[in-house]
Amino acid sequence: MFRTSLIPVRDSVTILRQHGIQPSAQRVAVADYVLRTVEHPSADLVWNRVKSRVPYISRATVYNTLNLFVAKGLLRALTLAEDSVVFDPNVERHHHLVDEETGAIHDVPWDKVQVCNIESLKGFEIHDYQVVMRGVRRSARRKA
Amino acid sequence: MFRTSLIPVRDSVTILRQHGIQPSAQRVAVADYVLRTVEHPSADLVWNRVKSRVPYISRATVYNTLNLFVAKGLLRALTLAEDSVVFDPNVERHHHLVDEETGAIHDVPWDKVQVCNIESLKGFEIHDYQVVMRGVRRSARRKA
DNA sequence: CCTGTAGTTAGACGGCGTCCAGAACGCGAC
DNA sequence: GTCGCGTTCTGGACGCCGTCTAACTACAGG
Repeated sequence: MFRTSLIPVRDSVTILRQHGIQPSAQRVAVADYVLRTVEHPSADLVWNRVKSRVPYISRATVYNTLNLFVAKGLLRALTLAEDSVVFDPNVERHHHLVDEETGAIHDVPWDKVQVCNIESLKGFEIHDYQVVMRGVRRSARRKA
Repeated sequence: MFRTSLIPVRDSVTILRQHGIQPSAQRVAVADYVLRTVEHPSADLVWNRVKSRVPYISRATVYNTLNLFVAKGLLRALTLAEDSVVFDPNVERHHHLVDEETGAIHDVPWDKVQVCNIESLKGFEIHDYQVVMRGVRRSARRKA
């Protein structure tokens, strides 16, 4: 499910160190999952995924760790769906597409879409922006 | 009590009727506020604003009413800020700018920003999209 | 070893939104 | 008018999400 331990523990440790994070067992376990997923998981989903490998990890630790990763620039926290914050290991600029049927979030590469005139906004200094799209898979039409 | 009764009750009643909503006193009270605000209020803020004029209105009614208005197309529900859903009486296409200092949300007219190539997305049918910007007021720089 | 600091833990807590069962209301029929 | 019924409203309970707290643990440095 998420990798039976063949590959990446060492990598996660290195990544954490590079970002000035002490690599405890719990943090490595969270990193091993969340830095490699494309699920855009909520915090509780991260907890469940990680628990399947490290059953003794506590919910508070997962929340702490995720917030730490966000603060250190390893993750981005997104507030797109109606229910909860989700995490995205892709920290490059990109857009998002929300599947209205499943709620799944997909990354859209930055250069797939162009935005013009954005600098021209009256009294504001824009630090960040993205296009948020909502739609459904083509030919995956099912009952509403 | 609410409204020294000079202006818009009639308007809200008419709008509700036009959208197939029975105009009860509570619904009119909510409409009088929420259809005219630019605050992008959360549900609880709506409750507080309306309570100041109709003290006996209950929280559940405000939530029900807001959801009804969204279902009937009078409002849009936005999930932009990290804390809660907010409501926007502007149901035309437009973009949003979030003030990172205050959390305030501003509407940005649709034609202020252009988005290109959006139709070209692989297997998806895009129903809706918008640009979400984050920034601060120019020359309103204060301590981070 | 000993000690201190950083990390982890379980549970309590608070806020947001929904659900429920009952009460109140509004409106048409008589 | 008043009766009856469907709609709306109410307040409280509930559940989920995220944070906080206080105690416990692990680990590095001396």
